Amino acid sequence: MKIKEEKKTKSYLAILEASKHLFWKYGITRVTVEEICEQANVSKMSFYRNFENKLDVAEIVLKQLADKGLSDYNDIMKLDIQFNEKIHRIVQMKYNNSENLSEDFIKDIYGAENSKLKNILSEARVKSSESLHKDFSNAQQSGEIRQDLKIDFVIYMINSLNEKMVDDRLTSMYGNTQELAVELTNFIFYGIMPRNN
Amino acid sequence: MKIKEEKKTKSYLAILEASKHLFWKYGITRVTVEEICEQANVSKMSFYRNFENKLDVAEIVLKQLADKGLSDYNDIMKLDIQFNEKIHRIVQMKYNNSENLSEDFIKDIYGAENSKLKNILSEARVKSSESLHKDFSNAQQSGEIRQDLKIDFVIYMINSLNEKMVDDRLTSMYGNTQELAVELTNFIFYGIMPRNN
DNA sequence: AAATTATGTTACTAATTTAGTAACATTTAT
DNA sequence: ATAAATGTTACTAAATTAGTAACATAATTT
Repeated sequence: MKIKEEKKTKSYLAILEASKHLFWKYGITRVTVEEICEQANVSKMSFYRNFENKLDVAEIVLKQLADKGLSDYNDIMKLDIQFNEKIHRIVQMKYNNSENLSEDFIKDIYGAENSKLKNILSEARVKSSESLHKDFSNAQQSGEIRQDLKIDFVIYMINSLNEKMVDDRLTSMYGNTQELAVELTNFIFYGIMPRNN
Repeated sequence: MKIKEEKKTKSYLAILEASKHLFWKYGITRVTVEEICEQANVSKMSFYRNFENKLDVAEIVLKQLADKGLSDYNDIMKLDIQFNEKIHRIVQMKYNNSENLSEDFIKDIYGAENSKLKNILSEARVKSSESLHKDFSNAQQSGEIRQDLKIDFVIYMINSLNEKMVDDRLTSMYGNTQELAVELTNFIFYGIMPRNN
């Protein structure tokens, strides 16, 4: 055997892929280990040889999704396009792309007593905040957003967007999550634009 | 107490409404009775006073959805518009309207050992077939579809559409159910149109 | 080809969840 | 005030799911 090489076996990857889809669609609690195995075409033993339990998988899946989300975000911000166009693309990416976090998934994470999942999510939020801070500072300097705006406030508002997405007081006001997402984004977006636009 | 009046109490209706939404989203097996009660803001006892069990509710919900589907269909066919326009509206109604049957719901019905659910669905199919037969005969007489077409064959094809929707051999070929729906419809639709169109 | 590694099968027990009910309390409508 | 509808609590039974051991087979590596 080699040194301590990454042992990403076929089963390992198949389980992650199947879990991602199932978690995305149904959240964590609704999905059973046997169901994941079935979907991944893998025996239950293979599951427990690769992972401790369902939460273990959920952590890894969540981590990967969070990383991908951040990476997608950075890719968009790197583009040489208008700031508002970037924002729109980011929103589109966040809520139309099934590679990201679904409502049920997020609800399960916030509802879980397990704190690891929450930590992964908040870490992702912190990293996301850093990028946001940088990008919004630049946008402010080039006059793309209001000069008298406190960046930290904007970041707080944007970061709380996800939490608002599962706030029943808000969701009950809209037919579906996407409507609410658009509404929230429009609020932040047009609320922070310079008046002369 | 009056004679044998319909006793559609608040709880009764709330449970049906909550069940419809949950079944639509997750299918039958994934949803628990307690979850339905929670969503309906009703105690578990109220559930069991109004219904025998989850399957009992599923039957009623399915019946209502099937009836509504047929009624919607008839409403469209009654309109004074072109035949192909009708077909398009029907497809749009079937797959864009969340009041109808979801993929997971149908899968659970077909997968269940309980035959009542299957019967409700096939009864709905029979009724639907009758309407279809009438409507397609008329369309054929007025030259809107090919003259040499055997109506029963068309009906068989259209009725098998729902089953095709859950055929893994087909679904795996498309990104989502709706894409497949469009493809199938286009096939039936343009396959039966007169050449001179 | 032999050895090693990954995976599958079966069959089982423990743990957890869910279903369903009884008895009594409270609310709502008539 | 009375009856009907609903809620609360607390419980047992039933069903599902989690997790493991022991052995079998398939696939890779050396």
